[in-house]
Amino acid sequence: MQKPTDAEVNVLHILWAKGSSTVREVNDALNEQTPALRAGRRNAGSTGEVGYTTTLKIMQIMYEKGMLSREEDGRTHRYLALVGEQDTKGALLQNFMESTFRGSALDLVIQALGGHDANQDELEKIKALIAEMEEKQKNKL
Amino acid sequence: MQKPTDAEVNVLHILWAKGSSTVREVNDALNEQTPALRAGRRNAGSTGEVGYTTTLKIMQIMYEKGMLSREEDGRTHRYLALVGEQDTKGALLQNFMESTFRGSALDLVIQALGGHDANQDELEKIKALIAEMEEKQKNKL
DNA sequence: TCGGATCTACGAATAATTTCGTAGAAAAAT
DNA sequence: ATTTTTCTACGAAATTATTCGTAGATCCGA
Repeated sequence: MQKPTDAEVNVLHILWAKGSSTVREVNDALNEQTPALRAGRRNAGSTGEVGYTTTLKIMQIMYEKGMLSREEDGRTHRYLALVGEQDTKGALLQNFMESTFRGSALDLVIQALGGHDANQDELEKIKALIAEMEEKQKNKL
Repeated sequence: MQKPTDAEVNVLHILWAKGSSTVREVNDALNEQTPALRAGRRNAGSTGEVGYTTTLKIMQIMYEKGMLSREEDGRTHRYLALVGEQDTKGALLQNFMESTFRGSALDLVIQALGGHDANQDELEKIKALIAEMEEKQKNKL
């Protein structure tokens, strides 16, 4: 799996959430997001908005890479993510875990839970997940 | 906190593990690592090793940024990480979680545990962590 | 002492990614 | 019918990160 860049991940999130979309729709969605999510961009001095042709270009590149499909819809194109949400996030996580936590999922989880004051609801869900995994382990033996 | 780049994180890992080190020591350590950890580098056509002056340059930049301190030791310099391991990993994680999981620690943990076939030992440790967090919650009420 | 090895410093080459300007076609609005 | 808006396509500028070459100083061994 070809690892998407930051700008590409932003586009993918939109497409995963909204399904098939035009460049205009994706660009609008990007600009509706909180500025925090748009941060890290390289046009320090500007309106703070992502330009339309910027989004267009990113999506064209993604299309060329085979990350998106597209179909003509009148004069415009509708794009669709060809890479799965789980797969992609998993690959990105793997990559991040490797470089930042030297591959230790445990360290990462500890950091993720520890640094952030999880609420009870979250903890319950994680407990359920662990129970499920233990079940799976047992069945495997 | 200023977010370290990939190359910088690699250097930090060495310094966190070995403490105060010279450029030579860091460079050697980088080249002893499995190629996988060195991956993502941009010199496709080369020996596969990180050049000495490359490491030097990175560390000089980190020093200028205030990420490392250094002291003269004869003709060479000994560098020391000024940024903490937990803090830095936490910040990187925060950043990654935001961009890839839209801020959901739960989703991230699920993906981390789910995608990787945790062993019983790991699960136990996580369970202990969760118990600990619940304890903390209770005491807070 | 001479020559090679090793260090720092520095600047520029190389790369990867993102942003933007411009052009031309088609559609919509006036 | 003319103007304005909205598309795509494309290429190049800008930005950031990484790699490398070279120069000058110092050390160390033969």
